[in-house]
Amino acid sequence: MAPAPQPERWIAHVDLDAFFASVEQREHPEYDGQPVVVGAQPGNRGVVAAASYEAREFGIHSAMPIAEAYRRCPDAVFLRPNMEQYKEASQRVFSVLETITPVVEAASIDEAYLDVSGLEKLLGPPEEIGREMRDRIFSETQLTASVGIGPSRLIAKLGSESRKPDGLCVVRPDEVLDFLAPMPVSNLRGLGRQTQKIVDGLGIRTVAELRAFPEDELEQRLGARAAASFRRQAMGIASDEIVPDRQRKSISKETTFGTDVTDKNALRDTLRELAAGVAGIARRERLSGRVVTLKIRYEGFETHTRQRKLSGPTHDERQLFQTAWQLFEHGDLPVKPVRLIGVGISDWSEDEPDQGDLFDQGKESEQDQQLLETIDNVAERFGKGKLQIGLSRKTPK
DNA sequence: TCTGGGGTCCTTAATCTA
DNA sequence: TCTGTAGATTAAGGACCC
Repeated sequence: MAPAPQPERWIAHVDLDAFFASVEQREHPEYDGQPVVVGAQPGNRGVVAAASYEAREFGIHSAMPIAEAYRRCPDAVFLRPNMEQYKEASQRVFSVLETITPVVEAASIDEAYLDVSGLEKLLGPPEEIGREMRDRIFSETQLTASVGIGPSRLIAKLGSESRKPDGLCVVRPDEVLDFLAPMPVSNLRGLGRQTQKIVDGLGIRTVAELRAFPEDELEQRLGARAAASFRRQAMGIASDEIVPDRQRKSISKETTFGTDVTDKNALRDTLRELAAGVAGIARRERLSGRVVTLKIRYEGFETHTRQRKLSGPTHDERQLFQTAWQLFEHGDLPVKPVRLIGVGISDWSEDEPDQGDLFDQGKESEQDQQLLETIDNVAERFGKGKLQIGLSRKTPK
């Protein structure tokens, strides 16, 4: 018997145009029509987080070193990111999208996937659904978005990318192969700089060329898994699953110093602040993790991570800090100037946290602070975490 | 040109355990 | 009891994405 016909799937990808820069232009009409670059301040270390379309005309794009952006357009408006404002704008856009369908998956602060299958009866063909989304977003937030609609996440995403900015693209199932064929292979998900070098070497430039390339040789060069993934994508086979309320898997904070740091006290203080930030988010989101990760970057971008699995879950900043500091001290890391330091927590648990709830969640008391210093000093001398846990447990709330 | 910050996922190697 | 081994877990690093 022939399989039952599957109902047509329609996935939409919504991408806000030059999001951070657009929010800044909306909030500051004086920047309208001007090149706006959000990111690090010129003269400091850092990169471009977002560039307005006016700035892009100078060849400025996200991830470009800020020094290079400044060279290309010294007259641009250079702004530090105002994440609170962007989060607020993002929430408003997501609220608008949820009036269209509840099946909305946030892919990032400025991107969402929606399952719009079955909305035709309500809103009309996909073109109408896309137009409705863009109109509602603009009238509610004065921000423009590009929308792609197709039978899978990949096609929807490539659709929105192909019509940026302020555009709409609908790709029907029978158009997928032709739509993909002329695209550069770098458009496929998971194909970045390193893989690009390999496929360049194989003479593969477009999706059509990848499709025609011998399967076994591709597998040999890229590994079975990656080769299979790229081949599937090239054939238009991709996920159409939308997962609303996707849970995050880790929380981390890191910072790059203005100049590389050798002073241990400075590193300790920074790590303590970062741990407090991570723990604060974890507590707010009611998450407790068992794996603590320390990240260190030295000059020359040499990066190392060290992890430790705790005996029980925590969201306590002291345990987080102490574990990370022990990893720094006893993790067999190079001793040289540090460019970046970071800390993270992951591997959530349903269990009660090991000790965090025994402490007040606000500021530490004078006594607590002294006790902690003692714990730190002892831990530093003896290098193990056992004592710290014993003492922490006895600390009254 | 000289590379932020916050994530996810994959690969590989070492170690643990049944 | 010893040994070999397969599979799970842990840890580190890298690629990639926005």
